[in-house]
Amino acid sequence: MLYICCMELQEAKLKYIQTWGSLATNWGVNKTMAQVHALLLVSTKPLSAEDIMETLQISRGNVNMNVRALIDWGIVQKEFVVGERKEFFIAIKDIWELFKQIAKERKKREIEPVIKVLNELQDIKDDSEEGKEFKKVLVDLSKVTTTVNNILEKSIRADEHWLLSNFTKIVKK
Amino acid sequence: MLYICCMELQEAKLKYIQTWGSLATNWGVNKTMAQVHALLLVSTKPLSAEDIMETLQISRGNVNMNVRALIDWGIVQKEFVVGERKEFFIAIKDIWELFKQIAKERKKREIEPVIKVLNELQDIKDDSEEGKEFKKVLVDLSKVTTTVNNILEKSIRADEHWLLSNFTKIVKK
DNA sequence: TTTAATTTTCAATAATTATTGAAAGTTTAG
DNA sequence: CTAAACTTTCAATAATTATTGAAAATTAAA
Repeated sequence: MLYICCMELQEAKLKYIQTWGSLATNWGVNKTMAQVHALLLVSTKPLSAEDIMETLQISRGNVNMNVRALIDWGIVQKEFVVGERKEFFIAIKDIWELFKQIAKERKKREIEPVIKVLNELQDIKDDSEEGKEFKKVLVDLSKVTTTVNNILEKSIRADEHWLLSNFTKIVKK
Repeated sequence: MLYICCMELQEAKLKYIQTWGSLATNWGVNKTMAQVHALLLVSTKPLSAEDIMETLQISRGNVNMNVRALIDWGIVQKEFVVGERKEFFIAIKDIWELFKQIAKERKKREIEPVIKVLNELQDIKDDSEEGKEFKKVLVDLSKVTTTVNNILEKSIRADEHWLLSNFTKIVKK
């Protein structure tokens, strides 16, 4: 359960959780998963499955599934609280770390497999005009996809300073 | 209908259409919409609604809905073929242009509204410890989100050369 | 051990999202 | 005009995805 000291703050947190949930659906992420994550992110203390159930009004099974998916993504961890038997959870609070972790996982799960297929398809033997055009599309797609992949790769290895200064510099020029 | 000259090429095109469709579902895009787009992208000539229906085995209404969504995104255009009454469609073939167009739309539709909410929420008046921590999370989220937004903004204005050389240079260093 | 607390699983169900297809609406050729 | 060709709409339906909740499995205190 969220410990709240002032109505405005409570409302702000709930609004944030909602906003994050709807952003998620646009990007192929389960809404509840995003909300659980947002809740853990704004919580000042570790939360148990019951806390999450209560605050988001969802079932135990749903909490369990989504928390484990978040752990699997490497952006939530189990935490043990002294004198308590049940498990508690916390989210990575360092947003840059969070960004990197998400970039890393999506790169691995979604971008790399596509690059692999695009490369495989380039191997077809077809010298017709149509074949050449198709290959050109594939090569172009590979270029952009690989570049995006490289940017993510670099981001994952970089520190926050690099993102905020180096990228910003480029962006402004 | 796809005009095919060789089995391997046909298969390659179909495999590409499938791959693109499944990538799409991971990123919150309707699978059929991605497939229609992929089909237009690899086609050497403009396709009619019927061509698309036939190749992807989907209904007229579905084709109409998805083609119009693609036009709305600015990545597909109507094309008139001499001597033909019906409409034909073509996809932007310049992949860099395509990337920019998609970045532009997602930025406008999804990222900017989130930045707006994050900024609004920062205005809450709460000097408690919890309030401060929440604001810190918001500020950090805003920073990363804004930076991503700026990168997209710059990408949208940049030319292909900038993406492939400038970004690559940074990525390698 | 035993038993109570807690977590996990998963078939059933609900909610959401996508698709169909036929009717209504438009456009253009004659 | 009129009719045929074509496009759009949208209620009904299908397909997909998310959620529940109770039973099974696991864990740890007594």
